[in-house]
Amino acid sequence: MISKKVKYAIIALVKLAREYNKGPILIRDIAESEKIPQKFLEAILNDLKHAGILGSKKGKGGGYYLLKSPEEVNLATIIRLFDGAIALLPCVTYRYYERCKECKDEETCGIRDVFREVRDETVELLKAATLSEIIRRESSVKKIKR
Amino acid sequence: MISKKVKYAIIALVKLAREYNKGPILIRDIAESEKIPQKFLEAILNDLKHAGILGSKKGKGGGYYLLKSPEEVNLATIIRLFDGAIALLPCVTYRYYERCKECKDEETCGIRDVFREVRDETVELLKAATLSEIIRRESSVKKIKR
DNA sequence: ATTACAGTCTATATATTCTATAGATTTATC
DNA sequence: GATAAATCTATAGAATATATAGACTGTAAT
Repeated sequence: MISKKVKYAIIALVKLAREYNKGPILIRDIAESEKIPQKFLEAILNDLKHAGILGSKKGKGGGYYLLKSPEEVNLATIIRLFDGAIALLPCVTYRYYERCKECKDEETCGIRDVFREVRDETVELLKAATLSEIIRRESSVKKIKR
Repeated sequence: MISKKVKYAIIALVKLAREYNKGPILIRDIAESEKIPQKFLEAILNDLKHAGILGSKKGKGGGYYLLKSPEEVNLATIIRLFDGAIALLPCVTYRYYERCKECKDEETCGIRDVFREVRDETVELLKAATLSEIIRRESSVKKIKR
C-alpha cells in the first residue's frame, strides 16, 4: 500500500495539473476541495517544492503551482520521493538496495527473480502514469468503453 | 515492501518444497539453515498450517511438511495471508476494499485506473510464481542465459 | 506409565513508522 | 505597518512490525 502522504500528494498534483499555468493555488483551497488535512498537506507540498516539482509564492496572491509540466511528472517519481523504493524486496531496488541476510546466492535466487519481474512491470506502468495521463483517463469516454 | 513475515514464509515454503514428500522437517532445522529467528518462524508456520498449506506432526519425528503440492502454492496467496491486499490502494483491492474519502467519482478516477492496472499485472505475476516455479528458476542454467 | 520431544498458544516487549497538529517564523504584497 | 500565505521546528498519538518468553498440549518411544 502507498502511504497517505503519497495519495494526498498525487491528488494535490492532479489538481494543480488541471490548473496548470493559471497562477498559484492556495494550500487551503486544495485542502478543502480535496478533503486533505491542511497542516499535513503543507508539509507534502513543501517536500514537492524541494524536489523541484512545485514552485511557490508567499503573501497575498501566493500559493503553489506546478514547476514541471504535467507530462513530466509521473507516479514512480512521487512514490519514490515519499515512500522510498517501489520494489517489494530490498534486494531488487535500484536506490535502496540491501542484501538479504538469509540469501545464499543472490544470482540464482528464484524469489528475487520473481520480485525483479514484478518491480520491472510496476515501474514501467507507474512511469507511464504522468499527471496528464491521469487527467486523460478521467474522461467519461473511458468509462463507457469498459 | 513485503513484511519480514512474508519473506520468511516464502523462504521456509521453498525449503519445504525442496523436501516435498520426504516427511516432516523440524522448525529448528528450517530456522537454522535459513537464518530465521526460530520463535518468529514458529508463528509463521502455524499460520500456514491454519491456512491449510502446511501440515504438522508433534513429538519425536515430528515437524512441518507441505500439505499442498508445490505447484498449488503461489506467492499471491502467501502475501495476502500475512500482509493483506496486494494492491497499492484500498479502492482497487478485491477483499479489503475501502472507498477513498477524498474521491469524488470512483468510476472516472484516473488515479484509481492506474493502480488497478498495476494490481492486475502484479497479481498475475505473483500467481504464476508457484513454489515449483521458484525452484525452477534457481537452476544455474537460468543464470547463464542472462 | 514415564519421559523426552516438538509443535501450539497466550502474552508481552520493543522499536519503528505513520498520521496529524500546534505554534512560531519568514517573506511578499498592499 | 498590516495582512496574507508559505515555511520551519517540534512533538504527540496511534498503529504496526518484529521479536521473545514461558506455559501448555499432543505424540512417540522406552
